[in-house]
Amino acid sequence: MDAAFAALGEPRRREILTILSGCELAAGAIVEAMQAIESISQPAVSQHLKVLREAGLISMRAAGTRRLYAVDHDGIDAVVKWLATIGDPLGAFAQPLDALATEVARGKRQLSPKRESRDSRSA
Amino acid sequence: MDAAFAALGEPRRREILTILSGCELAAGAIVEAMQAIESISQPAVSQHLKVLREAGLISMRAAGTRRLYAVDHDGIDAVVKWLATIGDPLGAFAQPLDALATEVARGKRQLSPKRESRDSRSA
DNA sequence: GAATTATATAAGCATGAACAGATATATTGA
DNA sequence: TCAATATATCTGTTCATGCTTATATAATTC
Repeated sequence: MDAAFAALGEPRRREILTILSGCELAAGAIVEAMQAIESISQPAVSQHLKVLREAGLISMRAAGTRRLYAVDHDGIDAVVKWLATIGDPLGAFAQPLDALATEVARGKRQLSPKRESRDSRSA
Repeated sequence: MDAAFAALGEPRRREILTILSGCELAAGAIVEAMQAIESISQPAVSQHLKVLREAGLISMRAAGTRRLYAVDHDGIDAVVKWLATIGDPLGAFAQPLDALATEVARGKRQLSPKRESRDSRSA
């Protein structure tokens, strides 16, 4: 999860995801699509692809000398679900998802109850 | 949007979001909650709060000498929606958040042209 | 097996960002 | 006004990461 969010923090990696959204493309095609927009080298794109893959946000399969990349929906879903818990801590639409529950528990353990002063208090 | 994803890329900022999820807390309470988990200074937390706020992920209001922070749901929703377009480029669900999350949770993948051969030339 | 194409990795550099400590600002109360 | 509390900002340092150039690996074709 850490890796996924870190990967998404980079504008060019999100660019790659937009390019890949809905289609499977070879690394070279991704490089071309990127270079049509901005100046970037082939190695730079290759490195970004590696980061995205290790983060579980895209998948890769070999086809001849090409490497075909596609969005990994499970990875995207995991990120969306984490965000859902932030927006909806009570789990109005939380699923029995172990990894998710773990994350929440990790951050939630003991928020000092504390007398929050005597002014406005809200849930 | 850039700012939001960049902000989420930092583990400690996500930590802050988990702490804030569901409750409004003063900066000092957030510092205490953070320090209960890991070693971090007050200025560091303050800086993270600034980044999160400028990214539209949290909101702030003054109450006496305190600054009360809370999750900004609009900001979170915007990120979720961007991710939804990646997972679903055809826009099958450009609906409200809860409907969206339900869809995602239900698991709605598919989409694989699978046209391999030796030359999947796309742009 | 040599040449060619497609992609990944290595090395080195440069920018950015997160951090701690010190200090400034602001609000409250005596 | 002064002191105390709560929080933000400034400064310098350190560490991570994205980039380019050069090179290596792997599959394909001749």
